[in-house]
Amino acid sequence: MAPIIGYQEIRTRILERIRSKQWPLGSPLPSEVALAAEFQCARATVNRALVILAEEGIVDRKRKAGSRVSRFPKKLSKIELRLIRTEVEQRGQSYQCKQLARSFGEPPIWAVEDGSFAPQEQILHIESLHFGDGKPVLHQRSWINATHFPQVVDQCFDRAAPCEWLLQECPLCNGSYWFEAVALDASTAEHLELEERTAVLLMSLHLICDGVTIARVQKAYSTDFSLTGSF
Amino acid sequence: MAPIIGYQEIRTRILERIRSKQWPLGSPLPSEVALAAEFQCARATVNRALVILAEEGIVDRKRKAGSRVSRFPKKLSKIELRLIRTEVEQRGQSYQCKQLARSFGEPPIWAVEDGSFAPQEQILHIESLHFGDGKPVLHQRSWINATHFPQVVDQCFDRAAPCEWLLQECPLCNGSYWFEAVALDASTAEHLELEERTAVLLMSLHLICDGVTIARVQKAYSTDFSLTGSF
DNA sequence: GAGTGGTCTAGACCACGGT
DNA sequence: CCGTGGTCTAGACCACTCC
Repeated sequence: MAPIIGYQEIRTRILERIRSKQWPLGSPLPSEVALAAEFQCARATVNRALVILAEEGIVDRKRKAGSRVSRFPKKLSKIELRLIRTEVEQRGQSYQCKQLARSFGEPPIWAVEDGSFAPQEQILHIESLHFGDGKPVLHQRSWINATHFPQVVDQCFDRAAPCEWLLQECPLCNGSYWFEAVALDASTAEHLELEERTAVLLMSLHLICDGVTIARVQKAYSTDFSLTGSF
Repeated sequence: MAPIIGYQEIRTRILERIRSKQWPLGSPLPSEVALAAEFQCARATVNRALVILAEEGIVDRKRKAGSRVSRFPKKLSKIELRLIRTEVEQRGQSYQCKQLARSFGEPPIWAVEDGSFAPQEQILHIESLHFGDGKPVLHQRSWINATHFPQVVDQCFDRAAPCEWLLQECPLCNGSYWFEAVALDASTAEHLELEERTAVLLMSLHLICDGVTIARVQKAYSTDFSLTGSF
């Protein structure tokens, strides 16, 4: 038999009923079997639609209890963390980067205290500056686990940023991040060609591969940068 | 026949082969039929695993061309936009909010210029302050479409924030947002009990329902707030 | 215990797009 | 053209959990 409607159409129709308050917030939905009968399709097709609505935070599902319209539909948004090179080139600008400083030794105290690194691990610290059309757009400090990546000490970061190198070495790494607003210190401000105390976004990164911290990164973006998304 | 392994196990095994470079970045994966034969399961099960890997940005799939390990695996992160009340209460603090000012009239110029509102629309502007355990944590300006929501003019925002009210009226609305860093002006700083020019996160919201802008919101968070996520 | 969602199967048809 | 992924089906078994 030819399918009349598919799972996306079913999702849309359910969504319409919720929007129109035919199925108010918190109310139960018919069971998958009942919906399949109504839409004249297999239960698997209804299931696929409902799984998506559940992932979207619009419907709550429990065995035996059934599906309900969520009382407080979640506002979920997907963001993609991109390399600064990608950000710059997507603006149609040319990308360059420059290594400002490099040092090698113990991990910084704060990174030991928060459990990122073990005290005896050898850390390569890179300070770098990143440009779009010659204008500085990002000042970055990276602390890279050289105990885990001995080859990093021979690496030159004048063409590719530390993050690019790390993603080549460890393309499926996990991690966490947080954005804050900070007032620039004198040194960073000078590099970014901004006034001291200018407010900019600071992104902190914690990169993990197989349970071991491979790097900590701090990215101070220039003022024209913002983090956007939709839901 | 009892299933030996499920789609999650298949996803994990494929992931392991990618991590171990058995299937390097950019290399083709076996077809769904071949994988189903190898894993001794139905093609639908393999399909489900591959669909997830594609959503995760780890695998690229095209008809006829087949599946490939992505050359540049994406770093995707899901974030949930939550009400300030939820943020505060999750910290174990008590939530209060206060309306600071209210005015009614034309939309602000910038909101007309960027297409959010039509010039003839009536806008209710609310300035509000939000507290955790009595300490100010968020200063908010909301511009609400009163042409679309005539009932908003009678609404008191001393207990529930404008966003809470909007989400009750329009629980499935869409929208976009962006985070910037700003230096506080004197007035906002005083409300937040911070020094003038302090750097804080500013979140701008554009709320849309059925194609019409129902509100624009600006949220200036206190210094202890950050936006976090993982991938 | 019984009804629900979660998952799997074996088969099928089709649209897309590389060759 | 024809192999691939995208989708649907009818049926099945199971785990969970509410009653």
